[in-house]
Amino acid sequence: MAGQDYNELLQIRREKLDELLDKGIAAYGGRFERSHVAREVVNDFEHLDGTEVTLAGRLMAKRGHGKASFADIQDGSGRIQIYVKLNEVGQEQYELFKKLDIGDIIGFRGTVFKTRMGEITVAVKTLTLLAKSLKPLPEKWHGLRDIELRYRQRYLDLIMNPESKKVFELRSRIIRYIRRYLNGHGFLEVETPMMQPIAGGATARPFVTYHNALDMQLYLRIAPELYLKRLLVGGFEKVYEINRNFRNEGISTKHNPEFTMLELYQAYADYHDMMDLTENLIVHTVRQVFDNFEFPYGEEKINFATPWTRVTMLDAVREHTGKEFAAMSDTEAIQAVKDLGLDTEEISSWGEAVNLAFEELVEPKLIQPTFVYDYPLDISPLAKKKEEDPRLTYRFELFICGREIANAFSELNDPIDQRRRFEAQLAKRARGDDEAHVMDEDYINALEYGMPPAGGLGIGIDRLVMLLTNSPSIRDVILFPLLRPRED
RNA sequence: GAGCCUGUAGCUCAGCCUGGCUAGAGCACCUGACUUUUAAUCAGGGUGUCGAAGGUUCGAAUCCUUCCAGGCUCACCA
Repeated sequence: MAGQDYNELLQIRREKLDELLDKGIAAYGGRFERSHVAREVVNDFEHLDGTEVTLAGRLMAKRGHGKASFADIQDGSGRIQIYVKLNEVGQEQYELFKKLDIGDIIGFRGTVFKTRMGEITVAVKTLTLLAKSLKPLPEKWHGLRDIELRYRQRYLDLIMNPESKKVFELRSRIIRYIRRYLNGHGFLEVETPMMQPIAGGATARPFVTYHNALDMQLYLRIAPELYLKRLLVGGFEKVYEINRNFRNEGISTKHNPEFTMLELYQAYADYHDMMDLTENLIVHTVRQVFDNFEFPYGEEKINFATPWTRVTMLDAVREHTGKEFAAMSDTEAIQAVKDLGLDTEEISSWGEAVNLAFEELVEPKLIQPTFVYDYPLDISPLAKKKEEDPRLTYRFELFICGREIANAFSELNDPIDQRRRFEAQLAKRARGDDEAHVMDEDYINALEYGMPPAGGLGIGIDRLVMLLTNSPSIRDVILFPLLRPRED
């Protein structure tokens, strides 16, 4: 930027850049063909000892010794030491090397050897500057600690903190194995609209946007659910989507406005099948990615060994509160919740009462993977009603470490019942609940053509990755979490 | 949205309670020495709008107010 004031550190690097350009040395190179990456050289030392290799990477540390120098180079696979000697590379290249800054990206060719200190090293014959770095990197020993800078300048975090990079590599692998599992089980990956005229499929406040040419308001999706089920109507029998949802809610260590969900639907299946699938999918992924079943998470230790506990919500609530809600009326249930010391201001039905007792008094205690099933109808507008008890639905959630990881049900495929449920939601909306569902006539229309009975499942990918990588904040598993822009 | 905490050099941090000489350290950087070091070492050099703006005071990084950004907890949610 013209006219910008540089402090001395930045000024010196600009001057070095000018010097290079004056000498006709390219500061920003092009294609550079590598024969190996750092990790390969280290792992394959037995075979590579004495051979010539070509690598490239970022200069991370320099240890000059007059007419010879050591340096550490970091590439995508790890780090390796290089040894640059005046009478090996010649005056000109040695001068260039001495001028290099930590942070510069270089390519080099040289011979693999081991120093007398036992460090696997490349004795450089030629080196090429590939990208001049104009800003100093964070401190080599402590790295980048400032949590705000780590999120705002993730590139620096990734350069400096290998454990942070590791988390994102694991995230990628977790998602890869989930895809592999589902693809291997006959599921078809599809993409449904992110911009929707009606934001349905969940209870949440949406982001609003606007399409100029169509002159219409659109919403960023809060869930793909209703579109995926339209695909069941269309004849796809096993579909899934792994993609972003957007919810215009508060930000916290467990919430980012955009987050990644897996949703899948399987025709002719029910929620018991979804429990089996959830367990198999997660166990398979854990085994593939980690080859380990025990995971520390904060103070807790999660054990993924199967079979996981399966308990009905009413049993779980009875077990932890001593209250038997099954036989209660609306008013009795609300009173019971009040007796448990909870605030009943927001609730008005039996189902909400049971759910409140569950969320407040049971959920936090479900540390090991636990399926809780048969959710109240009042809070489950898209789930099929339970035949034996119409106050309940065929719905379950999976809890690990007191957090909801998965939500699933036997899908409601009765268009008449679905319309009634939407209307009940509309009534809630009229009472001021702006997160309640809105009517989706086209979805009803689709159901009227006939949707096969089906099981559906949603898994919060970010939260699963948090658990599996022992990350305390969702921002630790999202590369670029939303932050307020900084003015200065 | 509420409560508590944080913001000092490029980075990691002292200093703030209890106001007082020119604001410190380590890394990084600059100059010099050093041809197998590895948080290399040795000698020398401080590079700063103390988050911002007001206020109190003879004097503010330090005390007060407001604002900005972030963190944690709670609320909402997944």
